[in-house]
Parts: sequence; C-alpha cells; structure tokens
Amino acid sequence: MKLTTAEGYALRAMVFLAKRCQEGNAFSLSEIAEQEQLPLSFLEQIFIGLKKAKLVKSVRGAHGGYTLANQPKDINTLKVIEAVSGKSSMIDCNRDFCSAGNCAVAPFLTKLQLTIEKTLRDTTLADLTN
Amino acid sequence: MKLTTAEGYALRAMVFLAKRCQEGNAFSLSEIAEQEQLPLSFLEQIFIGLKKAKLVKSVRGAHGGYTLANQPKDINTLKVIEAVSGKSSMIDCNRDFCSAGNCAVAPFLTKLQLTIEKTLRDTTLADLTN
DNA sequence: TTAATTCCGAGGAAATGAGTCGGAATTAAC
DNA sequence: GTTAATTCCGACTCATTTCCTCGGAATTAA
Repeated sequence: MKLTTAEGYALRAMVFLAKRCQEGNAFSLSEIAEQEQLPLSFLEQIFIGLKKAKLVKSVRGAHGGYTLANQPKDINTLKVIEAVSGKSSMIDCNRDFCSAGNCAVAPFLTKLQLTIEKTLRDTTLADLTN
Repeated sequence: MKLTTAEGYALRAMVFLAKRCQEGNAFSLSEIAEQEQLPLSFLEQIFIGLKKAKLVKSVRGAHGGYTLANQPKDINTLKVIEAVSGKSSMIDCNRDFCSAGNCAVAPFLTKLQLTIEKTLRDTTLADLTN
C-alpha cells in the first residue's frame, strides 16, 4: 500500500507547476526534470496521462511546455494519481466466492478506500504549495 | 495503492478464525483453505508471518492447527497487514533531494499514511465478524 | 508406525514497476 | 527552409515484486 514512483513524480511535478504557473506560462519537461531531478523520458509518459486527464495543457514545438489546466485549488491529488495510474480499487478480487457477498473483508476495504479517496480529494495542489 | 492478495488472504483467514475460535480451539490450514477457497501452500507462508507476529498460536502435529492468540477485539487489521508485508511506508523515496526536506509532497504523504493506519488500527477482527 | 499437520528454504512463473529508445509531429527562431 | 526544441507515441527492456509451488524436515495424535 504505497504510492508508485510515477504517482509521486506526478505530484511533485504538478506542485512545481502550481508554484510557478501563476499567469498560465508553460514550463518544458526538461526544465521540470532538471529542477526536480526526475528522469525526463519517464516524465514524458507521465505527462501524457496528465494531459489526457485534462489536468495540464500542452504547448507543442520549440519553447513549448506544459501549464496547469486549472487553478491549483481546483486540482486535487486524487485526480493526479488517477490520471497516472487509472482508477484503482483496493479490492481486485473478482472471484465468485467474494463477489457473491461471502467475503467478510470486502465491505471494510471499500470503506477504507473511500476514506483514502476523500483525503486525497480534499487535498488540492494549493494545499501543497505552502 | 491496493492490498496485496496475501494481505487479503490473511484478513480473510483471521476473520474465519475470529468467527470460530471462541474457545481457543485450533483449525488446520487445510480446513481454512478449503472453506475460504485459498491456496494451501501459500496460506502456510502467510501463517508463518502471522505466527512470528504473535497474532496466532500454532499446535503442531496431527490434529494441530492455528488459533487466535488474542480476542478478536484485541487484534486490529493493521497488525495483520504488517505481519504479512512488514511495516510499509507510503514514501520509499530516499533521495538526498527529498530527505533534505525539499520535497513538497512528503509531509502530505506521511499525513495520509497516518490516516490510513489509524483507520486500520481502529478496525479489529471483531468489527469484521458481524 | 502412520497420517496429519506445522515449519522452513528454495525456487519459479507471471505481473508490475520503472524506466529507455527511436522516431514522428509540431513550432519558434534564425 | 533549416534547425533546434519540444510534445507525442509505441514498443521495448530490465529489475523487482507477487503469488505462488515444491520438497522435505520436525512434530504429534491415533
């Protein structure tokens, strides 16, 4: 039960942008990679996901880069994580035995997941820039 | 961010025992495996961890088995999970850059982890037997 | 003695994680 | 129009982790 490094990188990069994208200016990935000491080509993959999730906008070509698609206070950490890893479920157990309602643990896990998601949803990039 | 199947199996097996070990009677792994439809030899590995963590007691030899080491209300789900997987940290990022306090995300992740651990610690086997 | 069990280490197949690589498409600047 | 900087995209690799299995040793009730 831990964050993947891709999720961690995404959060770090998004916080980086939140701190510096006040007027919608874009930052190139090479700049982010250098400043945050992240591997560039991996960051590319990550930002493709962030773009698809419409959390960032891209400017292609020379002097291009990425900028936040919304205000930091309107981007929560759950969205960032899901953009990178997809919606994940604590319970990937899809056996007949369990999905038939015989599993004593399943309801608890859903509750746990909701708790986690609420915490993530309530924490925005703005909360992380202070 | 999901439970490993070993962690899930452990919880399921422990709930099984919580429901039936009222008088400290032991159940063999083959019985648990059959009733809960879990792979036996994998369960063996898992229970070695549970035993080391002193969450269960074992009775060796024929007609042996496992029984809970404490009352269900005194065994919380965090202990079960840690017995199987060890203490895990949301943040395994040990780079100089981050551990020097430059990481904007780290404090949030520790807070998140504490939240999760509290939920797990507050949920005992007794809560899962109803 | 036998059968049922816990205990233990080794190993193995599959999935996942954590990237890299090569190149295509786009665009500003020269 | 060429070049350099960038986003975009798919495929690929390599290491680690997960999810087990296997063989056998130790223990013990019957």
